[in-house]
Amino acid sequence: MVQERPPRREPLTRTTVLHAAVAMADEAGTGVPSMRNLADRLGVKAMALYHHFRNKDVLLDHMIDLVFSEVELPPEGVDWQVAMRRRAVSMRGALIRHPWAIGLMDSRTNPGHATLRHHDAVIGRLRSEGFSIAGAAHAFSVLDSYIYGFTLQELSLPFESPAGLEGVAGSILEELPGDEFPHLAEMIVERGGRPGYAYTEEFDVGLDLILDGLRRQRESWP
Amino acid sequence: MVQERPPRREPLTRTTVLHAAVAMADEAGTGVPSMRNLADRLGVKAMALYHHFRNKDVLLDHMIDLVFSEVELPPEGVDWQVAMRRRAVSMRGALIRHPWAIGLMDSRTNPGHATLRHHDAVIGRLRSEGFSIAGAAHAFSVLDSYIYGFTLQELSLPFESPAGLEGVAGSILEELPGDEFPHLAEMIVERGGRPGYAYTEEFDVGLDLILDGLRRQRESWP
DNA sequence: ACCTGAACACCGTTCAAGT
DNA sequence: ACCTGAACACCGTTCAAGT
Repeated sequence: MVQERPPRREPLTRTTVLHAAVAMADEAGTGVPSMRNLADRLGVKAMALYHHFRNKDVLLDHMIDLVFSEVELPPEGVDWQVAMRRRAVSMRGALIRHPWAIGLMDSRTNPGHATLRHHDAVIGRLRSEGFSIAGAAHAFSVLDSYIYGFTLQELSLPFESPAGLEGVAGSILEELPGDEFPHLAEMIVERGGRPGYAYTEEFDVGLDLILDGLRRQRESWP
Repeated sequence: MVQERPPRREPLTRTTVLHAAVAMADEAGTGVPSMRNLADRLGVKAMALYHHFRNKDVLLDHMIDLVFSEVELPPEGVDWQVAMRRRAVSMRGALIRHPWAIGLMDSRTNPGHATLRHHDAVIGRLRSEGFSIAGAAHAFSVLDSYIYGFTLQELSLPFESPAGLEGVAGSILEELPGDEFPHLAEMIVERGGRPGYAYTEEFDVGLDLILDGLRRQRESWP
């Protein structure tokens, strides 16, 4: 009795695998899928994936690069501070849409093409606006540090960020020896229960402070 | 024939387990040990650990709290900007000494005692220097975002931070289509090969910019 | 009170083999 | 060219049992 062949899928491609991996990670909200679960979703055995990516680490490299490919480059035809703000807001958006990405950042070692183009565009725009090489390096460093750090805290909701105190206001206040941490308690009470977009407000405050500082210092860097 | 008893260790305590976990994580440089490897190191089977920590997640919570316990609180008797700088430098130091910690930040949900005391002290100091509640929240948010983000980039050496370009100057320049990313190439050439303490310099530049911005804005926040 | 053996349901990855 | 079976060396965690 001849066994009928299972319906033959389209053969996998790098791109199919990559997009499925990103989609699964986004859905899970936190953490990247296992090779075995990813394979299941693609109707294939885990080992098939190794035909397209040498190992999981290079898959992760490509996932990160895909996140960077979604970030808006500094737009032309507007003031440089506006351009930098737009880039920063877009970057935060991408990191929030793909909450698994920021945790991977500190273990990636091979920047992809979209990542390089992104960096090149930001540096290029700063240089064309009168920032020296050192100045552009400083500006890039402080902006990206702020964006990554803010998002890192935003994603670890319950606390960690004053803007996020609402989330745990209740539960923390209960356990908190109110008189041991009076300033924390006060801040939770005063700023608790604010609407969710408080994060965006808070992000803008710091971003404006930094952009203003960069404007002041721009000429001072050799 | 009576089997001789194996030499009986001191019984484990929460503290022994916790310190061994941190030590192993520090040595590994990256990533936290598995429960099984941690148990081996303590001369015990993995399941014994669950007698002291309900699961790995609460062990991780305590490890993070231990990192915070090493961070200097804003010192008394100095200008507030100096105090904030000392706290920031100390925080970066702790995160660099325990490079596994920053990657855990975005998945922790239960701040420990040392963490709460740290936050309370920072907020308290800002309040006593004339920052309003909103102002203290803004200051805390922008400072911690910067510290975390800078360290995150510093720990993902090869690139990601302009200050870290040296690390890969060579290898990247080779593969890089030099004319596709001219500004990146220029920055790598000009700033490549700088000594390792360049990170500390870079950290200070951004920190000063932010502290100066906070001084200017202090009165403006309701 | 403190620890363990055995088991369960997972991982990433290799290698030789199948179509 | 593309995929798989079987295997290896791992994970975290449970449960009932041992001393």
